[in-house]
Amino acid sequence: MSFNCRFAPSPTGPLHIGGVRTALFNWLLAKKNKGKYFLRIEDTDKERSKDEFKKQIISSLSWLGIEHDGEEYIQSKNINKHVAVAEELIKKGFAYPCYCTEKELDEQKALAKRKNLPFIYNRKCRDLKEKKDGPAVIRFKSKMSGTTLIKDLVQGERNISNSTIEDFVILRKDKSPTYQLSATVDDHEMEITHVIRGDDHMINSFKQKQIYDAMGWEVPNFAHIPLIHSEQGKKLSKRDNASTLEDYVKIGIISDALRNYLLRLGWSYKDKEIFTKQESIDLFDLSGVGKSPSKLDMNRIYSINETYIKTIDEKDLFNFFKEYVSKYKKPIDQSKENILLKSMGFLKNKAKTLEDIWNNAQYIINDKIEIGTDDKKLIDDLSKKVISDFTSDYEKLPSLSRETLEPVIKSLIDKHKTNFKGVGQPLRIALVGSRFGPGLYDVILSLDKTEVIKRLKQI
RNA sequence: GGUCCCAUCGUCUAUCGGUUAGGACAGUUGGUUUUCAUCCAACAAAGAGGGGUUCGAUUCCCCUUGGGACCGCCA
Repeated sequence: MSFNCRFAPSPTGPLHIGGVRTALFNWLLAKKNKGKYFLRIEDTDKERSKDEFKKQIISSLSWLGIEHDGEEYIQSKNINKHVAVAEELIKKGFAYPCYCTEKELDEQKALAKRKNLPFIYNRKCRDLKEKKDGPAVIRFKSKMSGTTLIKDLVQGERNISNSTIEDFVILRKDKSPTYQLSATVDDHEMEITHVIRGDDHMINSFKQKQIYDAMGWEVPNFAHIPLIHSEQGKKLSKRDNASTLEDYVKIGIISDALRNYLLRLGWSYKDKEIFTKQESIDLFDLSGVGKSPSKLDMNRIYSINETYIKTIDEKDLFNFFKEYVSKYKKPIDQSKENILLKSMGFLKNKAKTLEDIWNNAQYIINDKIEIGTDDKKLIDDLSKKVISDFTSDYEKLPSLSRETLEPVIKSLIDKHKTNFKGVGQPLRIALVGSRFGPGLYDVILSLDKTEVIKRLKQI
């Protein structure tokens, strides 16, 4: 059996986090089964589709490591084919022109709403004998009796009574195809074998199945994955503040972590939590996908991100960091690259996100440190004495290492009859600008000797 | 309102009729530590309710309740 999967977003906005997961599942299923994963841009809504969104979607997916096979497929380029299929459906008696005006339909909808009745197009034009003049949409002649069954790979057997499916529009008044038609024709043309999409598409599958049947085409496998809900328990919408991929990237989530999080949201494999990309391909299966919607959990995202930050290669981490700050903060000065790279090992220890690393690294990135008012208050006369004592000892040290530094600090603790905090805190404030920050030895050893002395003498 | 769907700790989930219902995140407590954090240990935390089926139900069926999706000449 071949596996041709696709992700088919419409370029009408930035990539949605639910869409990212749909793409991921499609990609995973294809890779797992040595099949193909295609990207199809559904740009048949001329008003709302934007080229910038198309580019953004492609680059977002690629950022996540989801690369599609072949060129991306642009739906609008295949419109002629869609229209031809519509005409064929008319010829076969499966579709008909409908002359009802939008105003008429709106009135019917309003009436239905007022009476609390379900609205379904009344099929007024379904059996017109004569062709009329004037603008018309083309509607699909939906079955009026019987039931349609879909054996969904995630949801199981789903049954619906055909009478509840209305005669949906397949060609607009301006003769442009609608989603139901275009998606079906393209899935057929692309020889898609597995359609994985959000559960909100379930009803569309029933409609589209009728088109496949009418055309005598083979119906693909469907898998409707449960939706991702906001923390309020509703379908994630653009209004939610963590809804787009960008929302996660900009707070410093790295791609592997997000991929891992999304994979485990609605899917599981035993008790395993962390999956490398390759493991996710090897282990993924539609049977592991749950049926109920899942809520987004920022704590879990941070936690997984932290795990990745702490375990990936430091050079890779540095490259992610560099990419992140140049996009969302401030590009790293060439002269600082080396020291930052060398310092990743301890900067990452206190970080859940790339943004945390950025904050931890401020004392390296900025040549001038600013001491907060609260911290300034902690610098008393004893502190100043400690700092100047340390400075003179430090200047005399023949070599710098944790081993040579430690005795210096210890002797200062003894001399001033204090504890580590009494010595460490003022030094950290002098060097970092805050009583919080990386370990003291790490800080001292990461900076140039002249820089350390400069900062100490400024107090 | 109609149609369809879902239901295990706060959250993500394991269990595929027999378990002290497991793990992870978050939470609480204690310990290590060089601030902060890490790290370690412990604790707390769930089968919505009611009927069946069965020797036995979280697991299978039905009802109730709760939640969700869809109901565009958007996709």
